[in-house]
This record gives sequence, structure tokens and C-alpha cells, in this order.
Amino acid sequence: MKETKRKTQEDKRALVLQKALELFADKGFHSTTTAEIAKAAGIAKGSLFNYFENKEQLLRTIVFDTMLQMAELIDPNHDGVVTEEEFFGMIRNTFEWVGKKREFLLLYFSIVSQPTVYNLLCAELWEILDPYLKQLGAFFRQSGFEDPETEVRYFLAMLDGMSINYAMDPGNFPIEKIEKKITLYYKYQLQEINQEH
Amino acid sequence: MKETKRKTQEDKRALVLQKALELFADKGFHSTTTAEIAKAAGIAKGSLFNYFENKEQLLRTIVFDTMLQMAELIDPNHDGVVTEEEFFGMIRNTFEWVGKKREFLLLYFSIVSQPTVYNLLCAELWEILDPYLKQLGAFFRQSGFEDPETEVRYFLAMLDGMSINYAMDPGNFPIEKIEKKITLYYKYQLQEINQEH
Amino acid sequence: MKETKRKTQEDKRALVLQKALELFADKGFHSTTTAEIAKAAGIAKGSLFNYFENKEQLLRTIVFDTMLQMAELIDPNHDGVVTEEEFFGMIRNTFEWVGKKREFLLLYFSIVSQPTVYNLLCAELWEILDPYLKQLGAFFRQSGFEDPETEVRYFLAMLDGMSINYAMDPGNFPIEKIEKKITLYYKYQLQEINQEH
Amino acid sequence: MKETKRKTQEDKRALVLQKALELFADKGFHSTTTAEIAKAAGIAKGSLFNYFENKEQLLRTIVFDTMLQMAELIDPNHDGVVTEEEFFGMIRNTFEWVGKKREFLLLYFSIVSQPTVYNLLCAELWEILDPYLKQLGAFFRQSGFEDPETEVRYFLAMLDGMSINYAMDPGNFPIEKIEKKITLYYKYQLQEINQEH
DNA sequence: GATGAATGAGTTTTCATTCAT
DNA sequence: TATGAATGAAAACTCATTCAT
Repeated sequence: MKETKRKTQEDKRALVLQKALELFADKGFHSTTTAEIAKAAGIAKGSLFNYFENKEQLLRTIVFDTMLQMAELIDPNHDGVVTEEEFFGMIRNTFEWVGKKREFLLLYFSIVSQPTVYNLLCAELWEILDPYLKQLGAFFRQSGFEDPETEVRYFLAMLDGMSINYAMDPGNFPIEKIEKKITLYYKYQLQEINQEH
Repeated sequence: MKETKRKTQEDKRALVLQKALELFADKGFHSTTTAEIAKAAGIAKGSLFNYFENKEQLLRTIVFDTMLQMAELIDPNHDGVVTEEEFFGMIRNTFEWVGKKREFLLLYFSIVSQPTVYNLLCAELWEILDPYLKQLGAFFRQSGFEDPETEVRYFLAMLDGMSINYAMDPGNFPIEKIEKKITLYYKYQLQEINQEH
Repeated sequence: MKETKRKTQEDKRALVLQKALELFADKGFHSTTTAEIAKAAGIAKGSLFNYFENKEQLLRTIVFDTMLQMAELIDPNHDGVVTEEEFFGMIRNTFEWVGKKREFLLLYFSIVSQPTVYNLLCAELWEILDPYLKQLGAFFRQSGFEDPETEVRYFLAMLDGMSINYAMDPGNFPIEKIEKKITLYYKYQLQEINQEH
Repeated sequence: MKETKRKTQEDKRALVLQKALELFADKGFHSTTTAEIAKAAGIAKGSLFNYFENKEQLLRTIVFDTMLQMAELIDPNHDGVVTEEEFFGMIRNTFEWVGKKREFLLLYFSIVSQPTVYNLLCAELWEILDPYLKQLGAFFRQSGFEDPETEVRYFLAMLDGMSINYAMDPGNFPIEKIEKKITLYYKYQLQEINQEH
């Protein structure tokens, strides 16, 4: 009995998160009212605040929950090391994820492009991402890239660029072709490096 | 006399645009109040509405003015054709512009990542950009790229990715190294294609 | 079994009254939430309304219960007459009570200083107090005071003044010295009157 | 022209203060809504916040403005010394003021009887009152009172008691007779002290 | 044209109370 | 009887915009 109740509770909470994400992604955080979110989730205005302390906490929950999911993509087996296979798997996973999480991407970019909002989340975001960036750097270094730090930056920036362009125009952006292009690019780079030695 | 006055008027208007851009970039459009903008520009709250019909028009003015400037970078001599030299000049100009227009970039990305805001500007934005994209496509086609449409998308997405990463973290993002990397990449591509024939 | 249960019930109710008084005294009636009271009393939010119809009834219960206790001080043996001994005993008891019921005093004064709240309780309060005031008036008259009605008002107002000052600053207000002062004042008055005759 | 405008502004502000005081005194601070105050003052809901930063600041303004007025009563010529004549003048002024400021008194007692509200104002209140209390203490000491500190506390507590009783029941409380009683009491005390020497 | 006080719709959030379990 | 999730009315406060001066 109680089990069922808790289940329902959690379902409701998840529904609020989902609807909030959709609305935030569509209209932006500030232009979405808590009343709208509540209505979309089929609950009363006041009930929203039984689930989340306030609107900002709701945002944080969405962002961190999803960031943690995403972080998994980079080093799925948690061994702290990224192999070549895992690297290409990561590209694969990232593009797959981008295809599924369009809404989150929009929200994410709308946040990071507003410094005063970004700064609220910045520290915690980096805490999540930092270890993975280091592993990525280590991978590029071991693989023999000349300037692995720059390569990490370039790689991530490129993924950001693809993500935002896909998120903005999912119907027309040729996401699969671009994934192939990037995969080939790195395959080629690694091959070149191997030939040098 | 009148000349001077008009000059002052226009200076004020330009100052409002500048200060509004700074504030929008920092706090986001919605979190910036018209009162703040007026104060930053040294005019009265009510005077703002002598220069701009409303807050949204102010935003549009900023965006379109700057987009037009940016469009210049792609085909500076307006001949409708992009030569190889112009292409690399464009990369150069773009990175230079990114370095100077960090604030606009933040604003731009915060807008495009909010569909309901983006849709308001979308049509006009594409009207500005479309001819240039076509020229870019034509350039890639003429240069022998296999899939010029995808190449345009890839190229622009990559620039977006670099721009947003630089805008978010201008102190650490290795913008010059990355510019070089991209330039080399296209130099290499063009060279490869030429060798094939 | 049932006995024990009822006991527990009543204990809980008493605990709610006690905790509510503490919170009302500290933060005021309106700034104290029913949730806080419930938590302080170790019961669920909803359970509060099993004990008391609503928040206002809870307040009324606290006030009238305590007022009835206080009324006892004036005429402890219920014989409707106040002797000289009882009068000084009353002063003694009042000061003792003030020392113990600081929280109630704060609540009481916060209520009576809000006419629209006071008016809700006014009639019932006077019903409780009126007989005692009459007896006090009778005592002053019998003792030969010139203007016994004014003396009653003066006496009670003075006690109010002492009470509120003690309640506001219990650490520093010299309550014992002041009790002695007032006792001496009335001893002196009664002595003077007796000498006159 | 501008002069007239500023005048009107200040009149409005004063009207808001007046109406707010009336409402706070009648219903208490928390039970009075800003909308009610605005309506009572004949302005729009939002306009209230052009005059006062927030509801709390409005309260503070009322309290401190009036407290400063009241402080004047104690040492009107600001010489830092209270003579016997000034002392009796002070009693006179205080009672006169009590008669005029019933509303403020209710507000004042409703504030001081709510510790969490009182603490907000406490420090500043004491800053205003402290010098006067010291002068009053000095007066009692110079006049030969045995325990001047206790006398100050007693005197002020008594005035508080009279004030609150009058404020609660202005129609029936025999304020003039009581003023006379207190004046006589201190006349008598001073006379007694003089006879001792 | 410039000003800034006035406006009121709109926003987040609170909380006493209800009621299904 | 006890619970605590759900409710929605109401509150403080914000802010783009207007308009009289």
C-alpha cells in the first residue's frame, strides 16, 4: 500500500521534472512560470513546492540529474581510463544521447550563455565534469596527440557546436553524417600518429 | 547646432544599445530590467522608450545590427562569390570577431537556445544569413568537397562550438591554437582534394 | 488500556498548547505556522486539527486557560472578598506568576495591542476578569482609598507595565526590587489612611 | 512647479505612513496587507514600493520617526541634563503625547511583545533611547533617590503600563487622574528626600 | 525630447486546512 | 486516530510601460 503511494509520489515528481524540462527548453527558465509547470504536470500550483523547494532548485535538479547521466557516457566502466575503443564508443554514445536529449541541450545552452545563471551552477558542474575531462586529456596524451589539452578543448567545443545546431534544427541538421565525419577524423588522426612511429 | 544635437541623440542611442548588450549578455534578457539599462546608459527610465519602442525591439535591434556586421565577414566584397583566399580570410575574421564580440555571442546563444524566443527572430535571421550560406556551399562544392551541404553545417557548427566555449571561458579557451587547428584542417582538406585530381 | 490512551491523548494536547504558546510568544501568532507547532509537539501537521478546530481556537484555548489560572491569583479562596492579607498575597502571587509565565505575557500583550484581534477575545476576557476587578475595587473602597475605581485602574496598569517590561527583558529588569517597591507603596498608603482616622 | 510636485510626493508619502500606522495599530503588522495600505492611501498597489523599499522598511520608518519625536519629550532643550522642572514637564508631555498617539502605542506594544519582530528594531531603538535613559538616571541620582537605576525602570514601566491601558481602552481609562497621581507621587518623593536632609 | 512617478498585471511562494489512506 | 500530500486563496513584490509635466 505504502509502496504504491511512494511510487505515485515519485512518478509525480518525475513528471514535474519532465514537464519543467520541456517548458524550460521551449521558453527558457525565466519565461516559464511555476504555474505553467504545475498545470502541465497536472498538479496544483502550490503542490509544486511540496516536491521542490523553489524554482531554482527544480532547475538544479534537472541539470545535475541529467549531467550525471551524461557523465556516464564518457567513462562507463568507471575505471578512470579511456581506451581507444571507449573513446569511439563515447562519440557514439554522445551522439545518441544528443538525439534523445534535445530538450536538455537547449536548456543547458541557455543556461551556460547567461553568466549570472551559469555561475550559480558552475562550480557543481565542473565538479562533475572535471574527472572526465582529465581522463580525456590522458587518452589524447597516451595516444600521442601533440597538444592534448587543446585537443580536449577542441573536441568538446566541436561536440557542443554539433549539439546546439542539432538541438536548434533537429529536422535538418545531418547529425548522422556529422557523427561519421568526426569519427573518421579521429580514426584518421590516430592512424597518422601510429604511422609516424 | 541641430547637427550636434542629432549627434548626441545618436550617441545616446548607441550607448543604450551597448549597455543593453552588456547587461543582456551578463544576466540574460529577462533578468535585465529596462530601469537597469537606462541607468547604465545614464538616461531616465522613461527616456528609453523614446529610443526604442519596447524592450523586445531593443533586443531585435541589437541582434540584427550585429548580425549584419557579422555577415560582412563572409563575403566582404559583396560579389556573391567566395574564393579560397576569402574563405581563409573569413575564418580569420570570424575568430577576430569572436574575440571582440564575446558579449554578443553570449546573448546570441541564449536566444537561439530558447525556441520561443528564437522563433521570433528566426525568419529574419535566416534572411540575413541565407545568401552567405549558399555562397559557402558553392565554395565547398567548387572546391570539390564530396558533400558540400554537410560541410557547411559542420563548418558553422564547429565555429559555433568554438565561439560559445570561448565566450564562456575567454581566459582559458586556447582560441588562437584552435583557429590554427581549423585553418590547417581546411588547408589540408583542400590539398588532399587537389592531389586526388 | 483506554485510560492510558486517553492520558496520552491529553498529554499530547497539553504539549501542543505548550509548544504553541512558546512559538506564539517568540514569533507572534501570525508568523507561527501550524506546521511548526505540530513539529515542535512531535505530531503530524494534520493531527493538529484533531485536537483543535483551527489555529484561532488553539489561540483562544491558550489564552482562556491561562487567564483562568491567573484569575485564581486574585481571589484564591473564591469567597468573593479580598482581605488586606489576600491583597498583598495577590501582589506576591502575581509577581511569581509573571516570573513563570513570561511567554504568556508576551502573547497576551501582542494580542491586546491589536484591536481587531483583541475584540475577538475581549468579551470573554472581561467576563473572566470582571468579578475580580469588582472585588479589587471593593477592597480599595473598604480600605478607605479616595478614588477606588481609579486606584484599580492604576494598580492593574502598573502591574501590566511591570509585566511587559520584565517579559521583554527578563535578564535585566529588577523584578524583585520592583515588587518590594510596590508592596511598600501600598503598605504605606494603607498606613497613611489608617493614621488619618 | 517642481516644488509643488515634490510637495505632493511628500504629502502622499506622509499619507501612506499615516494610513499604514492606522492599519498596523488596528490589525497588527502581519494582518495588514500592502494592498490595503495602498488602497487606504489612495494609490496603486505597486506605488507603495516607490515610497518604501518594502513592508518592513515602512514599519521601521513609522517606528523610528515617531520614536525620535518622542525622545524629544524627555530632554527638549538637548542640554543633556534633566532638571526637576523638566522632569515634571516630561511627565506632562508624555501623557499629552500618549493621548495623541494612541495608534502608535498599540503598534509599539504589538512590536515589542513579539521578540522576533522586536529584535529587528531593538538595536536601533536602544540607540535612540539610551542617552535619555542615562539622563533620567542622572536626574534620579542627583535628586537623592536611593536606587536610581531601579527608579528609572520603575518609572518607565509605569508609563508603559498607563500607555497600553489607555491605548486599549481610551474611552474609560482615567488618564488625567492617573497623570495627577503619578505627578503627586514624584512631588511627594522629592519632598520627602529634601526633608530627610 | 526628457523625466520619473504611477500603474496593475503577473510572478513566486506560503500556509491553513482538507481528506484519502 | 494519525498521517502527510494536495490544495488554492492570498501575500509581497517586480517591472515594462505610460503620461503629465
